[in-house]
Amino acid sequence: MFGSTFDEFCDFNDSICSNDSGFEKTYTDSISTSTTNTPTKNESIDYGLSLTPTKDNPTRRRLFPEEFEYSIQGNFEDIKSFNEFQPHDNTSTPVKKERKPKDPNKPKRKYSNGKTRVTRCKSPTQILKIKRNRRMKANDRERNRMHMLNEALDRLRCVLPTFPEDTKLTKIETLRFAHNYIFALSQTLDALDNINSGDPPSENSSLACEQAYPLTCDKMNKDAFREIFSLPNKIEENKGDGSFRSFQGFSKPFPNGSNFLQTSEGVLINVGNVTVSVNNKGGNCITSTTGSGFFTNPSSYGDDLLQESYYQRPQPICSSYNNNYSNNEQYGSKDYFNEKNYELFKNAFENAKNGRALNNEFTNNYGGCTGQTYFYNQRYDYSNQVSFTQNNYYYDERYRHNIIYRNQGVVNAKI
DNA sequence: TAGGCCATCTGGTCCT
DNA sequence: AGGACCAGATGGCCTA
Repeated sequence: MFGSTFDEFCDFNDSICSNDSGFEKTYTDSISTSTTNTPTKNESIDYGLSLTPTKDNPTRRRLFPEEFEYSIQGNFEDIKSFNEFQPHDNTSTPVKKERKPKDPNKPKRKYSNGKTRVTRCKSPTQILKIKRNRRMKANDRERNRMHMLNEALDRLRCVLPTFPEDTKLTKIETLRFAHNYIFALSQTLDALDNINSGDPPSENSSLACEQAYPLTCDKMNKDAFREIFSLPNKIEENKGDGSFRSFQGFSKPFPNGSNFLQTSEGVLINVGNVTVSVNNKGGNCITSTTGSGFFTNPSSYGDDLLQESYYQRPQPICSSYNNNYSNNEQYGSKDYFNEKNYELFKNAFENAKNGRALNNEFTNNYGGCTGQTYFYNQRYDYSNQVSFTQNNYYYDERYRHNIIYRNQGVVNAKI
């Protein structure tokens, strides 16, 4: 049907395609008369990589199974001709299987050089081919780049506390969640440093040791997770000079006005509507001000058997800010308790408590940048599209936390 | 049906 | 020249 070389493929393109390029379009056009470059609902092509959730598969697709490999590595020798290309390949772009062996008897092309060199004239068709080739390569690179970005996001999702199996955080939710989650843990470590050293929290850390506050624990569910970690902070104050003062992280402090409380059993750190509690005996919690939360078991439940029975308990073991959830049987049921999440939190907080790095399958090699400082309540000012300038963020020394020395061993480990 | 989310294409810019 | 990055445009799918 079509030639086996890329040039022949281009000739085919010339005959049936518009000047716009793209293998998807070309292939789609080759099998239908559709003029759109995106497969329509009835014409969709299954390349073996499900890109969108369907009715049959409501779960948001996982873009990159581990065995997924990109077929395009930059050279057109890799691109299949059409008669070689089959749907269900991992990539939507045709890939050539093997390079055509060179004929040793074929005379080499001769080029002139120096002043006598003659620039080969390119016909409009050849110019179009060249442009089309560049465009297709650029499209492949861009597609590949976005795939890698999505893969990185998927990896990030995998190390965040997960939700029920039928949901998947969107991209923006993933980033917000990760930001808040890391910050919550770094706050926990900050507090633990103070406890272990026996010193009260330093003033410039904005953590003031105050009166006792009841530990709050409850079962975590999907909505609570979203509420806690994924919703953007809406509490902002226009300072009148075009900049914004953001109260992210401290929108709902404890009654004493502080975001930190030390109790006889541990510490509580409030981060926005998230409260992280770390019990001296274990039993660490992440809770929301709505009364939802997640807890890890106290270390006194040391062996596996007791742990198992512990997180199957039908009722929450801790009181909550209010009783909206604590008296609700469903939030105490195992259906709302994900063992995997439990282990994630447990390990993260246990290691946070112990101040040591995790060394397991989730450990990554992303190191902190020594000397850099993290400002957690910075705000992007969309009004003038200038980012990371001090004028556009709420800048306050109290909220300045150097997390580098902590996260290299702990935060980076499991999160 | 509108809106959200997403993948892809595309052209521009910057850098090597 | 070519690659990386970015943002706008477009269209498909799903959900409320």
